Order: sequence, then C-alpha cells, then structure tokens
Amino acid sequence: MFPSREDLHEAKRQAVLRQAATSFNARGFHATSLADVAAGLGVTKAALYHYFPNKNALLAACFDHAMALCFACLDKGRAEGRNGRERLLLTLSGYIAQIIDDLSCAVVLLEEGALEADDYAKVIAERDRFEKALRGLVREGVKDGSIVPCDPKLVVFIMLGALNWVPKWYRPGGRWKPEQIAAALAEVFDRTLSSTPAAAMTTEVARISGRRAKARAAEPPAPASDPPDPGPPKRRGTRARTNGAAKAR
Amino acid sequence: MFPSREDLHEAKRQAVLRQAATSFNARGFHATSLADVAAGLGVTKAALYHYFPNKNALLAACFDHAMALCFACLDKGRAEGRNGRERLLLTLSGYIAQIIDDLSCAVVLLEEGALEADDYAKVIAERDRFEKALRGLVREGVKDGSIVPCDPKLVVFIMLGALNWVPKWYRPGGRWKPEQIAAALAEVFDRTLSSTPAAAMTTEVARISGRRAKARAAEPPAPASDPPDPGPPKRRGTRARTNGAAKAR
DNA sequence: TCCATATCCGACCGGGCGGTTAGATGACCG
DNA sequence: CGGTCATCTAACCGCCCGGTCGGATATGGA
Repeated sequence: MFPSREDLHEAKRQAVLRQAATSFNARGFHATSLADVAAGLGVTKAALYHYFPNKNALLAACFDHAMALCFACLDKGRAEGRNGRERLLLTLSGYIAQIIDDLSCAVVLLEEGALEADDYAKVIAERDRFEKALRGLVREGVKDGSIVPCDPKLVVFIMLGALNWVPKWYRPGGRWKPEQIAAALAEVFDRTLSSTPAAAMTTEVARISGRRAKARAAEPPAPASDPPDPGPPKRRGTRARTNGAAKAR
Repeated sequence: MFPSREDLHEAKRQAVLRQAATSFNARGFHATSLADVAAGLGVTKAALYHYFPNKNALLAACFDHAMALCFACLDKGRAEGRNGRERLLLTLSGYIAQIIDDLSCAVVLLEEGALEADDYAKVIAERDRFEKALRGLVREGVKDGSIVPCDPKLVVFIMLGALNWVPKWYRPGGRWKPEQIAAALAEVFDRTLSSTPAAAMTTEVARISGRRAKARAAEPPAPASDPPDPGPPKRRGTRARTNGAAKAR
C-alpha cells in the first residue's frame, strides 16, 4: 500500500490547510470559526487539533505556504526571463496564477495582524525579502534598458496592490479565465514599465487567446539585438515611442 | 451659543465614526471590539449606543461616508480635467488623498462581507456605480485619444487595487508625504494609460516637489491643440512614442 | 489475537464580546 | 425650583468561539 501512515497524515494536514485558506480568504480570519473549517471537511472542530495546535498556527501555515509559492515564482521568473522586465513580469504572472488558481493561501495577506508576534515577524521578514527581490528585478530592468527609469519601491507596491486585489473581483465561473487575467495584467504592467510601451492594449480581456505568452516572452525574439531590450523598434511596430529624457534624475 | 444640542450630538457622532473607522482600518472589523472604539474616545461601550444602534450600523456608516467621498472626488475630477485621462487621474488622486489623509474610512472596503444583507447590497450598488463611472472616464479617454485602447474594466480594477493597497505600506511619519504619493501614483498610471507615455518617471518619490500638479493637468497646456490630448508631441519632448496599431481590436 | 496508537466525536469549560438595563449626573426650560 | 430629557456608567446577560477532555472506533504491528 503506497500511502503510509505518515503520508495519510500529511495529506489530511494539507487538506485542512487548503480548506482553512479558502475559508479565511472568503470570510476573513476572525470571521471564520474552526467549526466552519471543520464543517468544510466533514469533520468536527476537535479533529483539526490533530493537525494544528491552534487557530493561529493554521494561519501561520497559510502564510508560510503562500510565501514559499512566491519565491518559487521568483525563481521561475528569474530563470526564464531574458531581461529585467521579462523576469519581473514572469514572476508576477506566476504570482497571480497562484492567487487565482491555487485556492490561494496568499490572499490571507490581508490579515497579517492576526498573527502572533513571532510568527508575524517571520512572515514580514519573508515578505520584505520578496519585495526587495522584486525591486531588484526592476532596477535590473532599468539598467538593461527594458524598463523606464522609475522608483522601484513605488512600482512594486503598485503592482502587488493590483495583484492582491484580484481576488476581490475575480469570479471563478466568470467570463475571464485565469490565464486571460494573468496575460492581461502582464500586458498592462508591461505598458507601464516597458521602455518601448505598446501603442495599444487588448480591449477585451475575455478575447485573449488561451495560451498566450506572458511578459512578452514569446514575442518575436526581437529581430535585432538580444537579451537587453531591443530598444526603440526600427519603425512603426506595435510599440509606442517615448519622448525625451526629462523627469528622470 | 453656537453649538446647539443637535450640533453637539452630530459632532460626537462624527467623532465616533472617525474613531471606529480608524480602529477598523488598523485591526479589522471583527478584531475590533466596541470597547476598543469606546476606549479610543475615553468613554465606555454603552455610550456608543447613543449614536449608533449597533456595531454593524457603525460599519455601514463608514462605508456610506467613504462612498460619498468617492463621488465627491469623481465630481471634482470630472470638472477639472480637460480630457478623459486627466479627469480619471484627477479623480484617483483625490481618492488616494482621501485614503491617506482623511483617517480613511475608505479602506474598510476590505470587510464588506461583514455587512448585513441589505447594507451590503446598498454599498455594493454604490461601489458598482463608482466603478462604472471610472470605466466611463477610461472609455472617454480612449475616445478622445488621451488614453490608449484598453479594457476599461481591467484597468479600473488594477488602479483601484493599487490604490486600496496603499494603506498597507503607507507610514504616516515616513519619508513619503501624502502629496508625493498621490503625485507619484498619478504619474505611474499616466505612464500606463497615456497615448503619449512618458519616457521616464520619477526615480525617487521622496524627491517629488511638494506642490505638484496631478494628472499632468499643469503641464504646459500643450502648445498646439486643446482639450483632446495633444497627440504625439512635435519632437523629442518628455514623451515616448508608441509604435503602431496592432493588438487593439 | 491483543495491545498500542491514531483518529475522531460529543460534551464541556472559560472568556470575550455584542447588546441591554437601571440608575446617576447634569443641562435646559418653564 | 422641579420636571424632563440627554448623556453616560456600571453591571449584567446570553451567545459564540477557541480550546480541552474522556471515550469510542479503527488501524496496524507483534
């Protein structure tokens, strides 16, 4: 028999965690009782205590899981992107997929305050590390010319805000499929950051083709130059041209 | 004597509301007890019941107030902007100032679920109206050429997400002043939406000059054309040029 | 087969919170 | 001065929720 005793235990633990994350996301941490979580699994409250010592530990585990996923996205983005902008947008695409698809433990991000002091410190530290890494990608993009000069801290805040807000309006059965949303957001962020901003964006998210490369990664590998951004395209492509230096300093 | 009996009552009511909003924002609705709110005002729990029938009514009042401010911003933006993009960005600048400065009742937006059914329906209806209006501004901007073709619904979601996230990272005593943040966000959104995106943005929010026109409203009134966006500037200004049609459909 | 252990349940406890009530205080008005 | 009403408090109630406990059932190893 494959599933050993410990395997089963771990599997159930995961199930509890997922259910808890779902409930917390739906109604908020404080508004969710352990009885709610248990009911969602068809067991009673007391059963949960076989897998977690208390409610706060459950929340902490949600955060840990979410942060782990964040860093996984970061690694993937770093590996697959060809310049700073691509790496950043690939990372964020992954992040959003995680938020939408994965029953998203992540969005619990809203209730950090509910954590106990030491758990809180740990999560915040991790989150800071993640944000610092994103800012690093932005700086990288500015340096290699794929991203316009900007304040990395600010743009990262903006993007994370937009992403973390998604669960507020995303409707699982709705007309916008997760991949479409991820692609659309990447497109908008690309417009914001790219040193060669698009002249137009998709006018209907619902019409974005299913499989669509994110972060412009699949665009023709830029006829001319390579990894560092192609710079102003030869002429009248799908890119807008920015004018002048100014503001930057 | 100026303050009549009713005036005093109303003033205290407002004080209760502000305190409640502050507490709700800080710790969340469910995590805030009425005793907390009362303590913040130096009174006891029972006193609050002279001004609000129950805790939920308090929350509902917060939402009402917040939504009223939203529509005030909208009116102001509509009146002062010279094209769709300006009107939109002015509105959002006001919105953010409200969130940051005004002890922000608004951010309670996160706990809508805590409202009772009928209050909930009312707030959601108002919020939808507001979002619809913003989308209208986007469409307007696309039509008058100040905003690139895009999906209005999506970009509004993105912007509201970014804005509603601000309270998560804004620190009252910090290096970024509220006006700087408002200006910086407007600049980034401008980069995202403008049909003539800037070639660079501010690289340090903390260095943005105090009084700074928002939404590009104060830029030289565009030597040539008028209200509708100046279109691609004559040559090498501070604006990037976008290339081609493509994507739009 | 029998013991040890894991799993889960029903019942319970203690505390905290929303909400109520009775009464004390004081301001206004005739 | 006396009555009325607003204001606010202290004390209390009932409920719900996090957490615990003893016991029932099942599972697996020797």
